[in-house]
Amino acid sequence: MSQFRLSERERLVLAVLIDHFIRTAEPVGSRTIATRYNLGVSPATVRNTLADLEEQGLIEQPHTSAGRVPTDSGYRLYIDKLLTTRKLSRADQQKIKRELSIDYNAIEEILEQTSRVLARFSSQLGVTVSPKFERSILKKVDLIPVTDTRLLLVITVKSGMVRTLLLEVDSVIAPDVLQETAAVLNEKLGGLSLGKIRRTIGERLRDTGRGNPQLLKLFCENQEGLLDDADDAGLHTDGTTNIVTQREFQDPRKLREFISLIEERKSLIRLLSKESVSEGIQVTIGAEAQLDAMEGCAAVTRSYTVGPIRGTVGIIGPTRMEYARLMPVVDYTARVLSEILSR
Amino acid sequence: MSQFRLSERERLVLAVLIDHFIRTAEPVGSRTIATRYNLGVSPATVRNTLADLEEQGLIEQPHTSAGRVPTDSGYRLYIDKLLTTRKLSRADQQKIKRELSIDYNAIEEILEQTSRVLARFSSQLGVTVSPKFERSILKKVDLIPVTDTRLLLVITVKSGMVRTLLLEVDSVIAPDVLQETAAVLNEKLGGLSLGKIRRTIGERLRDTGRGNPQLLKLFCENQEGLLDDADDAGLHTDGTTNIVTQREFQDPRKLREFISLIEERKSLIRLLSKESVSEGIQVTIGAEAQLDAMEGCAAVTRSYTVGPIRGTVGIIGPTRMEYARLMPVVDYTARVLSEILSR
DNA sequence: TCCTGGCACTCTCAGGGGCGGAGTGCTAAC
DNA sequence: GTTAGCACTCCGCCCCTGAGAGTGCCAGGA
Repeated sequence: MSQFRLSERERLVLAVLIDHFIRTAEPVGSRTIATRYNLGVSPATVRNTLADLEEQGLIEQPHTSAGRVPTDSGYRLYIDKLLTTRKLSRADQQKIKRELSIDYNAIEEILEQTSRVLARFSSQLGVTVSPKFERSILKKVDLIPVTDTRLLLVITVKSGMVRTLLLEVDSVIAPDVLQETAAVLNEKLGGLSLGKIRRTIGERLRDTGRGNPQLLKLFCENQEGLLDDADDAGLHTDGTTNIVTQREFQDPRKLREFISLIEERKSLIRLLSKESVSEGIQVTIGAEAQLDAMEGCAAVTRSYTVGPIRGTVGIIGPTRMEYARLMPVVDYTARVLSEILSR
Repeated sequence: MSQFRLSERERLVLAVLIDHFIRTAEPVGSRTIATRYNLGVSPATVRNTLADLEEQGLIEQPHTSAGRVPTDSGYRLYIDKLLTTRKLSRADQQKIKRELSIDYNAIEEILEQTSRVLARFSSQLGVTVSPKFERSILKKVDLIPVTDTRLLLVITVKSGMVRTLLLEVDSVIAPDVLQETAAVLNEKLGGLSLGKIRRTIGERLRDTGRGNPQLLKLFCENQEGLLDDADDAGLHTDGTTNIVTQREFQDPRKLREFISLIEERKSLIRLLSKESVSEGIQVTIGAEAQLDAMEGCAAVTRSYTVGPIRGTVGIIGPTRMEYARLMPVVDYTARVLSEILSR
């Protein structure tokens, strides 16, 4: 990753440049760096350093006779090596904790609130993704008649979370058959992870000899919808308004592209879920996301856990964002969320 | 409402002006009206007519020496009296029907898809609001244990729709007590409308003598959350990207305001639900919505029904939208939706 | 009385030229 | 290795101008 060999001065200049650029959004010139941050050297010296940094692809000029601006690699290096994050103040910690602790019933409501908090604290887009059920263990299923030909399937998993689904059947099913079918399902599938069930349901429900065959078949056929994490379910975003006003999104094409990313949900979920593989806080910069719409944008994410399963929270905004302040915010929020969800 | 006494020519000129403005988004001049739509009179005559219309507040000039632009009252009159809607072509009808008929399980998925279809067909914002449960009749409630201290409440109503809610209790409740409590609830509340239940639940559950008192109390206390239509649940929007690119939203302040309206949900739901009171297609123009964010915007809405209860579908965009084409689209979509949901 | 052609007037918008400011790269001296 | 100085480049802003669009009004004609 970091094949860069930078002198002490180069590191310092780069750090100062990015700090200043994050604050002002203006290309930064040698004079500014030299005088305002008293490095003890003259602008001319800084100019030489800047030329070196540019040669390494860490910064660039929007045009001759403008100052320099960080490139994606520049940000990458900055975040990996140069940045010192500011600790979150006690006051902010308490504020976040308090806002997340309002008593909600469903997990989705908590996540909704979490994305709101993230958006508010960061002035960026706040995002949360529900935990992936894939690895959670099936505790039991219930089948509840709704109308003659419609019934509600309730899937309960170990960590105490629930997913419900309406099923449509062709003919009336007697209550005792329904119960027996549920019993069969529980017997055959209980204790397995949803992922495993999804992959092996065909064999497992073959030749059960009991229960309603049509219903069991329906269950097999719809396994994806039933057990997979729904495509667009579970993504919560808040703070789109914060994005609209950012300088970086003045260009309507760019803005449109970004809003489209939010609205489409699918690729955004993929982007965020990918991150949840690893521990700790993650920053994805521009092209690293392999999404056109993320060009010029960065995502700061962290996974949270509910028992054995995990989801993701984070923020998305222009690459020019206050990492030093925001990384701790996301980090702390994810921790608090895990804590709340596991009680 | 329509206190206007317009001559035949005034009506004609206004209609032509609005038609043309909707297509071009440019202020319309007397010359354009007179020649391009061969009215058989000279531009000078049209100018006199325009002056009259302006005096009545139906049109206005952005600045001297620009053409005229319709005002909100102008649009109002146009929609109420002058507009002849184009019938929806068979092809479009089939297209809409086909896209809505994809087999979904939950009603929310159908509504999601509906807003997508509306957005696509209109190139505006497509919106749907779930049916208000207020007037629907409670069929039964089920209580399903999830963990020791958590249970799932399933509310089934007459039309075959379901609402679920997680409840948190302090202590373990035995299965038979749970069943008895559910029985009490069904006995006392079954057959009543959710609205009635919400208003009278206190008395109805007093001194039951059976069931778990804690649970019954919890039920009473949370009646709003349980039975009321959740504040932000049930609103689906699609096509925000369509909005971003519209001329009318070039101004970032305006755009921000509008996006904020979408994201906040609350006032948008209120706006849309208000419409569902009356039958048929509704157009709400600008200030009529009594929302700042709706300034310069219009909503075309229509209610759909699921048995006795109703929700709303529609589109929102700048006042300058193709009413003649879009009103039939919304109208037809609502009809098809009612049809689908009532089978 | 209504319609029309003509005309002076107003306002916007796009384009061009000029100028100041910011920042650079290079060179020569320390 | 560092610095001061200098020539150079490019952007953004302002001002001006001319073209174009559209109006209001007036006087003449059906």
